[in-house]
Amino acid sequence: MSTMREQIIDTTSTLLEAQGYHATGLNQILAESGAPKGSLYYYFPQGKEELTAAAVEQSGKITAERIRAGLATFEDATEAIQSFVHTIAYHVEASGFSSGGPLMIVAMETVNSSERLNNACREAYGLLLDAFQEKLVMNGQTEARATQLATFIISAIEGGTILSRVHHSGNPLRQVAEEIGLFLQSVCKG
Amino acid sequence: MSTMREQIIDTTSTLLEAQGYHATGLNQILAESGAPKGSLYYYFPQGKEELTAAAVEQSGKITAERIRAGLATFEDATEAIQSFVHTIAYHVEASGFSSGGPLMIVAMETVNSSERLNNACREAYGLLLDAFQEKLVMNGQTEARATQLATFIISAIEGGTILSRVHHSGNPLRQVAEEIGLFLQSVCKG
DNA sequence: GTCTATACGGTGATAGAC
DNA sequence: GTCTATCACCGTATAGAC
Repeated sequence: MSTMREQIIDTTSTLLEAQGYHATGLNQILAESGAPKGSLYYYFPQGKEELTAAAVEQSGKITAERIRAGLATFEDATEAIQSFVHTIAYHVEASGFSSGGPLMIVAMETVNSSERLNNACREAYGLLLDAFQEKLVMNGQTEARATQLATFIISAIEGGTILSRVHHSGNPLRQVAEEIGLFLQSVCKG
Repeated sequence: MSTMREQIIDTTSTLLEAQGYHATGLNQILAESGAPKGSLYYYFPQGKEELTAAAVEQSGKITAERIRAGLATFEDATEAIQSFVHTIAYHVEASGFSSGGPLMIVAMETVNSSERLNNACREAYGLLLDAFQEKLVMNGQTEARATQLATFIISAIEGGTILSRVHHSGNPLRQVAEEIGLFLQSVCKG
């Protein structure tokens, strides 16, 4: 349908990812997306908050899809997840350390100031968790165990992404990938 | 010395922690610290950036100290670290999910916009890493191995903190604590 | 060292013509 | 659906009296 609406969301995602929520102005979004201010409020009557919620929601779905696709390249969950984290390390470097979509930074910036965005982020993280959890269940873990493992894995990835961005290097994420591999190996044996 | 300067830094740390860098205004810092605007620019001639750098620097030192103190309560590194992460989970809940000092959010918000703050955050993370690394070396790990393990542990904690804040629950961090415990147990055996 | 007043830019948002 | 003009507000920063 309206490609303008999607263009606005995509530009918003990119800017949020690189700058964060409060540093990203509507004017900048308008300028970079080529959209007129009039139509932004036509598509998103509730302004910045609604637009950001849409960006987070879309980002959650896309990221979950990428996780599923990435994990599908190996049958073994340990191999698949370790390899996937290495892929993230590469992408963080390739993107100039902008990395991982708007989710993490929007989540941090808005936990205490917007219930709507907090909910959007919580649901998005839920989608990511499901993607990892499924793979672990397919490899023989119980649902409950897989959920806890997925929480741990996502935590390590998010934290590793922060360190990689701060250090302007994919290495922290690569170290995380190695350790997650070791960990899953020992877990899947036992 | 000047207690006013420290008061300003402390207030800044608290606000940064809860709201982030771009959402925290100088006016708010002044109002809550009781400091006059005139004296803010007297103590921090370079304004917000300098003040934030000071807050991050102080927060790094204090947090590293807390880590050392926390890890000292158990001789065994695995027990010590697992217990410490549980403590963090408790603090995140008790603080109304404000958690962990200004470091993580300032790091995320300013990676691409301020070299000075990026450096301050990198150094602060270095201090935290040292604190974990030492404990692991004391428990028989090689320096290199301990460094990589510490990177992994910090990553998991930072990521777990995000999830705990987003979910308004200490549980994600508690799950991280459990898995880190399992992991270190298997690592320290082999 | 501290206080007040102020400058100037950018913010999100709205109104109304087209 | 789109564009322009304009709004009130808040951000950081500065100047100058005290």
